[in-house]
Amino acid sequence: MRQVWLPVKELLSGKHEGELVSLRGWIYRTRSSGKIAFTVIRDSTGIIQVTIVKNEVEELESFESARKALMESSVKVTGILKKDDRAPGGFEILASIFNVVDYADIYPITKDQSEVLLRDNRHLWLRSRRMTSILKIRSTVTGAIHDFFRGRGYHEFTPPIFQPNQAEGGSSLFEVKYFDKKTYLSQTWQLYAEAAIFSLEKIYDVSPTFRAEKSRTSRHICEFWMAEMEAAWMDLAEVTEIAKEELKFILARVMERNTEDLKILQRDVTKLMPSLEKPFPTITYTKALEILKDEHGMEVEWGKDLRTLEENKLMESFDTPVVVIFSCMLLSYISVF
RNA sequence: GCCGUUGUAGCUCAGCUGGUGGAGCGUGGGACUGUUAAUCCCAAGGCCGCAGGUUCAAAUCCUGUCAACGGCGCCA
Repeated sequence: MRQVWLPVKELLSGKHEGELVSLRGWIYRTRSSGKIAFTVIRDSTGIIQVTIVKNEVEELESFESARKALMESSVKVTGILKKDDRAPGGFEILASIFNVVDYADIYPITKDQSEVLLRDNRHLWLRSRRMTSILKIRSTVTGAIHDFFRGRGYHEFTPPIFQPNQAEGGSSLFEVKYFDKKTYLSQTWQLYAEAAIFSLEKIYDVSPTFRAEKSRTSRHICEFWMAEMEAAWMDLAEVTEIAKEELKFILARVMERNTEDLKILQRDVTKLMPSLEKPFPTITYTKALEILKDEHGMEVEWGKDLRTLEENKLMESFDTPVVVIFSCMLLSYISVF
C-alpha cells in the first residue's frame, strides 16, 4: 500500500482521529523527559505535537533520534492520531516510527533575537510562522490583484525591466551596464503602459520596481513589487473608484483565505471591518488640509505633500482608506494598514 | 548627504568614580513518563569592533577609523 503523507492542517481537522497517520515536516520545538519526548513538527500548513514514548516505538532508535534532533531537522513520522487537550492544536501523534531524514545544525535563531540577526538569517527566518503567514498573505494579495483586473476585462501587460529612460520625476535610477551601453532598472511601467492602452485599452501589471533612494523609512525600499493599471478613455473619478474596489476586493480575499495567518500575526481584524462594509470617501486636498487643521491642529502650507506624519493624523478621522485628490492629479492613496 | 546612538560568549544583554571578564538563553553531558521556547545539576565557550594614545594598570578615559541601527533630508 502506498504511504499517504498528510499535511498538518488535515491532521488538526480531526478527520483522522484514531487512525495510523504519516507526516513529513521539520522540527519546530523539542522537549524531552527520561522516557518521553515531545517534538512539535511544522509544515507549510501548521504545527502539530508528536509524542514519542520510549516503550511504545517500534525501534529504540526512534526515541533516541527524537531526543537528539535539533530544531529544523527534517523528519518523517508515523503514529496514531489522538485527541489530547494538552497538545497545542488539540491533537497529537503518538509515534511508532520517528525517522530523522537529516539532522540540522544548530539553529541560529533563538528566543532572543534582533532585526539584524533575522535579516542576516533571512533564509532561515522564512521558516518562522510569522514569515510563513506574511508570505501567504502576500501571495493572496498578488493573486487577488490578477483576479480583480482580469475579472473586469483587463489584460496583463508586462513592461521591460531594463529601461533606457526615466519616467517618474525625482526618484533616482539604478544604473546598469548593458553590454557597452547604459540602461536603468524600471521605476514604473508608465511610458510603456501609455503606449499599450491604444492597443489593449485596459491593462494592468504586477512587477518589480527599483528606486535608488537612500531613504530609510518603513515606506521606502530600493526594490518592491508594484501593481499598476492604465486604461483608455478613463477619467479621474473612474480610476479612483477602481482603486477603491480593488482594495476592497483584495481585503475581502485576505479575510476569507488568511484568517489563520491574521491570527498568527495577531492583527486586530475588527479594524478592517469598516473597510469591508463601507464605501471609501474621496476628498480634495484642500479638504484634507482643513481636516488636519480643524480636527488635529496641524497647519500645512497649501501645495506641500502630505508626509507620513500628516497622513497618520488624517487617518484618525476615518475608519476606512480615503482618497485625496488634487485638481486633476491623484496625489496620495492612504491605507489603514 | 547631515545629526545621534551602539559595537562585550553562538544569541539577548549587564559590567558603577580605571584595579583578575558576568548572567540568561542556546550548545554538549547527566536526571526526569505530559512537556507547552519546561525544570534541576555539570561543562565548554571571549583579540570587550579595529588602530593608536593617556596610565603603574584600560572593556571602562581620549583620538582616529570601520560597521550597524535610529532620526532628518530626498522620495513613493
